[in-house]
Formats: sequence, C-alpha cells, structure tokens
Amino acid sequence: MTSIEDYSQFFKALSEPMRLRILYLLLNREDLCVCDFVAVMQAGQSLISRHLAYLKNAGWVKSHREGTWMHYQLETSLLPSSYLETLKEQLANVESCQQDLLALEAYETKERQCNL
Amino acid sequence: MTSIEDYSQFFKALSEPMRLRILYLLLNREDLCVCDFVAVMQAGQSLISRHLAYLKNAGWVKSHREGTWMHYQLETSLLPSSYLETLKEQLANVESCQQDLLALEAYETKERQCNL
DNA sequence: TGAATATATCCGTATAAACGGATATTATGC
DNA sequence: GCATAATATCCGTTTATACGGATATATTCA
Repeated sequence: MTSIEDYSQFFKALSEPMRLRILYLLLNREDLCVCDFVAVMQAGQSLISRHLAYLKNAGWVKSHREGTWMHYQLETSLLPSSYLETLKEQLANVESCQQDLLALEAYETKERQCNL
Repeated sequence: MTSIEDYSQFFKALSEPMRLRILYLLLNREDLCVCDFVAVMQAGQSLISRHLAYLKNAGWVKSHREGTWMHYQLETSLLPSSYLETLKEQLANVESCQQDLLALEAYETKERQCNL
C-alpha cells in the first residue's frame, strides 16, 4: 500500500453489497470455505469465487488450500483493527447481514460439506 | 445508513483516487472552498464539483454556502472517528496526498480567492 | 435589471464492473 | 491414467462510472 491507487482499490472492495456480506461472515468466523459461502448465500459459485478473489487482491482476506477446498480468512495482521471492529459494528445492524449470519448458523448445525 | 446498499455506497466514495485526495485535504483543514480544491489540485472545476457532490451524497462531507462560494467540511459528527483517524494516518504516507498538502500550504501563503 | 463570478448539472463518450453460464484448473481416490 | 468434485477463470452482455467541455443555476454588485 504505497500509492493512492492501492488505497482506492482497497476501499473499492467494500463498494459492493455481496463483498460486504462476505466480509461480515468472515468477521464472525475464523475461517470459511468457498463451499460454506455457496451454501449460505443465495448466489452462484462463480460469483462467490470472483468476489473472494477481489477481496484477496485488495488485501482484505487471505486463503489457504485444504485438499480441493479453499478456505478464506480475514487478513487481520495487515489490516488496521479499527476498520475491522467498526465495520463489524456497523454491519451488525444491517438486515441482510443478520440474515446471512442466521443462515450460517443454521447451516452449521449440519456437517459442512468440506468436512464430510 | 440502514441497508447494505447504503454501506456499499458509503465505501464506494473511497474507491476513487481523487475523492481520497479531496478527503485527505479535508482531514487536514477545518473547511475548504471549491475554489481551493480547483486551485490546488490539477483538475477541472466540473470534476471537483462532481466528486464533492458524490462525497456529500455518500455521507462523508457536508457543505454550506457563503455568498457565491460553497464550502465543504468533513461530516465528523456522523462518521466513526476510527475511520477518519485511520484514513488520515494511511494517506499521510501516500505521495500524491503529501504533494496536495504541500500545494495547499503554498497556496495558503497567498490570499484565498474566496476571501478577496 | 444586467453583467460577472462561482458552482452545479447536462451531454456524449470511453472505460470499468458485475453477472450467469460455460469452460478450465487443481486435487482426490480408485 | 481417469472419473469426480471444488474452485477459478473466461466470454459476452448489461449496467455503472469517470471524464471534459458546454450549459444552467445561484449569488453579488453596480
């Protein structure tokens, strides 16, 4: 992050509703798999995958592979924690984010696909 | 700010280099006039005006008129201060923002156009 | 009222983003 | 190696954004 374009790209990652919803789920869980997002959010796999790639490229999340599964986590070590905490507080008041979290909780009562 | 679209719009305001540069100047001054931005930044008046309207609509700045001049200030009362403080720290390291601030300081040694 | 000035908005164009569906890539297990 | 499964990338289309230049609006002052 040295140029103004880096910063505009960093914030552009937050300019899209689905990317904010993805981040909100990651603000509430240590680690989520692509298959979790696909199961929980009402969206196609290619869309989820593209938004995750966008967030990773912008510096918000990191990923690691476990077999065929790709897991995503917040990039907490590089990001100002003030952003993460405030964003979490704000999005907690947003209905679509609340619904996503409820859907995630319901989904978690069953086995995650990537753990079968 | 109740819907996810409100928040994406709020952050989309930060997705553009010139808007970040405008915000950085406002993070360093109580109050700036459109004529100040036009004099300091290398950009046309319509572009500056449009970006200021965008920032205002997204909730980052407020404006008030003084005669023919429109003055802009940060919307500090509504915004989380954590965002403002962190953003100011980050942009202080960005060369184009540093240059804008130097240009503003040089410009301020003369009379501001809106004070003549 | 009318000229002058500051700012906002409009218009046309060029570039970028988002999306679904299809295809390509990567890893697993037989 | 081959079938299967998870994820990433490509393709074409639609919609949004950024921009300069021109025009419209708002205010001041003579």
